[in-house]
Amino acid sequence: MLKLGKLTDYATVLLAAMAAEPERLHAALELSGRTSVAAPTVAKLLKQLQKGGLVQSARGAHGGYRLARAPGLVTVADVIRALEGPIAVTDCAVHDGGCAIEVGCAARAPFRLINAAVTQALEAVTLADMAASLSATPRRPAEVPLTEVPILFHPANSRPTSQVRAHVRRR
Amino acid sequence: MLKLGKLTDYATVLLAAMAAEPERLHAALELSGRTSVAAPTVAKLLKQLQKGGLVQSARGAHGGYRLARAPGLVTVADVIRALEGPIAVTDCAVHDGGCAIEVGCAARAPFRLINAAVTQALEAVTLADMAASLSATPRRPAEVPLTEVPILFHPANSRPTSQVRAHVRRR
DNA sequence: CGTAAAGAAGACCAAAGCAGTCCGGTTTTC
DNA sequence: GAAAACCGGACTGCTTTGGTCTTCTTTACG
Repeated sequence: MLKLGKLTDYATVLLAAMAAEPERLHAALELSGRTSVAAPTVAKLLKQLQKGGLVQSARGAHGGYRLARAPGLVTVADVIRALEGPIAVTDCAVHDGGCAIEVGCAARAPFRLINAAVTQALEAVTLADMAASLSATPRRPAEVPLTEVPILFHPANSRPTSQVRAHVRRR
Repeated sequence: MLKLGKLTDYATVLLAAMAAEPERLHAALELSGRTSVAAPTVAKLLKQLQKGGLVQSARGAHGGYRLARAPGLVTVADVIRALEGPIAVTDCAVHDGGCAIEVGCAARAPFRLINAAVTQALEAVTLADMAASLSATPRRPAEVPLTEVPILFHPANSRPTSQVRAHVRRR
């Protein structure tokens, strides 16, 4: 499984929809209509995303939400962190202590490695990529042309978002 | 969080412990003692791992469990699959249909990409790596020397376990 | 200045998944 | 035949998650 929550999934869809028109204000209800996500859920999610600093809100009539940063600077990892907290494949991969085994645990170091790699993968995809894949020529899913994305893995550097980027090649 | 269950974590620890002596039979109770995982839980996990084909069992007195494959051929991804089913960051990343959005969903293709990358990372670490890191010179966690592991990302090839391997460099 | 359109905040609930335990049965060794 | 193991479940309590509802505040516009 290793699943992330549905809400996180929805949030990504919402943000991707917003990324198509980054400047405009998007009302929660309008986004609900465009994405088929239930209205109360959209409202809840956008509030959480605002708390997480990913979107800005404008209150009152003709209010709505807008991306706080350019689509290319918002990664999937950011979305997950805003909704589910820090990315941690296992508890011991992030915060020390609390584990009975801890010292001499064979799995600890490898899990940290894995956690870094997973984080890396999540930081490599931005809303801009999603917005682009939306307007691309529709194709059968199986041949969606995202291929051969070399990911440089560098656990020491935990925030390589801007330098190390996935190159999404489409033919 | 993107967390995997505690049981999966425990299972990895158990298997790593077994990987230290791959030939020997390990009784559930004995493994419990060595890993500080509660005995009934160990029993439950080993049963599931057997069903998943990761360990072989020998019944009767002096019975126990043994790795079904060489430690270098068992990856963390295998463990997760045995206990939690297929690796799927989101539902739509794996099985088609059932999603209201589906067609024209901006998040779908990128999530597949991410899912492949995550799988890749999980396939890159084997029990042998863990057993090695266990017997390595103990160091402060912060400077655990797992660094610079280039991961070749190739979604088309979903089972690159044996070719593409993480190079765990230690100084 | 009043009304309508929006977001803010949080309480609330139902359902599902997860962790953990326990039991009775079977197989093998000594 | 008794003890040491694994086998196959059932079962339960708990936490998390998804989703809805209500009430309040803010702003635009006629």
